[in-house]
Amino acid sequence: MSDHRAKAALYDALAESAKALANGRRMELVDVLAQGERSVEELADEIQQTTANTSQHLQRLLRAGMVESRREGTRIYYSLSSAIVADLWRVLRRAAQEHVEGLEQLAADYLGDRSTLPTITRDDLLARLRDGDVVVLDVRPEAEYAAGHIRGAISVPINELESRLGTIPDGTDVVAYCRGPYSAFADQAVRALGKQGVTAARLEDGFPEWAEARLPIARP
Amino acid sequence: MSDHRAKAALYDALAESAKALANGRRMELVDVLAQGERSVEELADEIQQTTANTSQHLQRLLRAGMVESRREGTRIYYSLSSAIVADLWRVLRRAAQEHVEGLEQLAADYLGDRSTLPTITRDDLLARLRDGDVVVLDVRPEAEYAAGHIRGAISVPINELESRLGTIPDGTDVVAYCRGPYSAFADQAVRALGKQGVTAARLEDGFPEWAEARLPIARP
DNA sequence: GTTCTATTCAATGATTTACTTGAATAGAAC
DNA sequence: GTTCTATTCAAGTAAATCATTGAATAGAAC
Repeated sequence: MSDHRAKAALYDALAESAKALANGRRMELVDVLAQGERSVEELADEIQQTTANTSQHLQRLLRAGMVESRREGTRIYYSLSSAIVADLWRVLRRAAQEHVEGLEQLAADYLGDRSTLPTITRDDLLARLRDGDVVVLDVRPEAEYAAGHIRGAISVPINELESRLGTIPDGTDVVAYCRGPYSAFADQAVRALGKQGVTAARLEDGFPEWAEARLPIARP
Repeated sequence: MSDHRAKAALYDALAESAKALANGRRMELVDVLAQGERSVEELADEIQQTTANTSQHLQRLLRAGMVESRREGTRIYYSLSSAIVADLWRVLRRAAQEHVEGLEQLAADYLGDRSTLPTITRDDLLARLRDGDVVVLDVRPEAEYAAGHIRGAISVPINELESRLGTIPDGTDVVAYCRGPYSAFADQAVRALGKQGVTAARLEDGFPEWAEARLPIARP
């Protein structure tokens, strides 16, 4: 093989990692899988696509080594194959945030105006957890809480929030978190809590980032 | 805009960063640009493509915000727009290394068998630089050395190595480095030096990684 | 065995991408 | 002004990608 053909082949292979994530639907899949394993049907529902299409995207990720699968009876569960994939997703997100123009507007279209939404950093939340003067709500679906959550957080899936508003004691400060900076659950929760007069803030990113930073978590 | 359409649009935009790098030629471009700015013609020569094609790839990177350009007379120089892009390239490389199957073989096809090639880590080189018992050769093209290099390294572009073999004092240990783990210059240098009986090793990665780790460098 | 369910496979068409070619442009040198 | 050079633009083609559809498969329940 000639030298420049060999070089091209090598860099083509390196580009495969990027190609695997070079699609909006697969980005969504990785975002969800960063919370824990999921079946094809659940994932299809998350990204609002047919199972056939979702299956094909998953197989693309599988071929690139980004995810693994295991069969359990009739279901097949997919999960990220390593922490590097979550890293990659994080760095891509940061690059897009920095460099893709129009991203902020698109984020606002989906998530609403965040400028008025109280936000708290990981470090601040950590300090307040140590002081014990804050209630932390994990507003992701229950299965994701079960797969791992911020230590001390309680599970209040976003669609149960309304019915459980009463259980939040008066006068406590609340912090809500979900999957990550582009996930809408925590935003919804903070807005809903705010309307009820509860002092609430959104953790600026989600559980995967908290875990990656080696802050205190609880896992099964 | 309906909720799931807005979500899809947001994640499509996030995927743009990945798409920008989802091509072997653009990966090569980023690898070269991580060493410093270059004109279109130089870049075209590096990646063995026509200038028209190279220009188009560069404009794809430009649209994604990954690179910047400036005009100087009749030439246009491109450069990475931020350290995040170099980060992204690094993480992508690591993901590919971990997960893309067949990559090792392709690397061997291009770079030759590295298993017999003495290699040294950044930390080891740092220690030896402090002890002062090693000669460090920057075997990249001179312009890249000029744009920044490991402090204490001397510039010996790979195509001048042969003619300058004599200037290396007997009995000294040599470490050669170049652009990064998938760049061939340092390998060539170490092999050539080895044949001449010089004790030589390849730094496991290149100047950008050394600089990113905040190890001692010299810049103009 | 049949039926049911979750997933994959295979074929199709619309869209995007990559490279090529040759023409257009912008600045420098004359 | 003309000529030269580096780059971009525009048009065309082959290939890859993506969503859709309906059929095939693999295991569970009966």
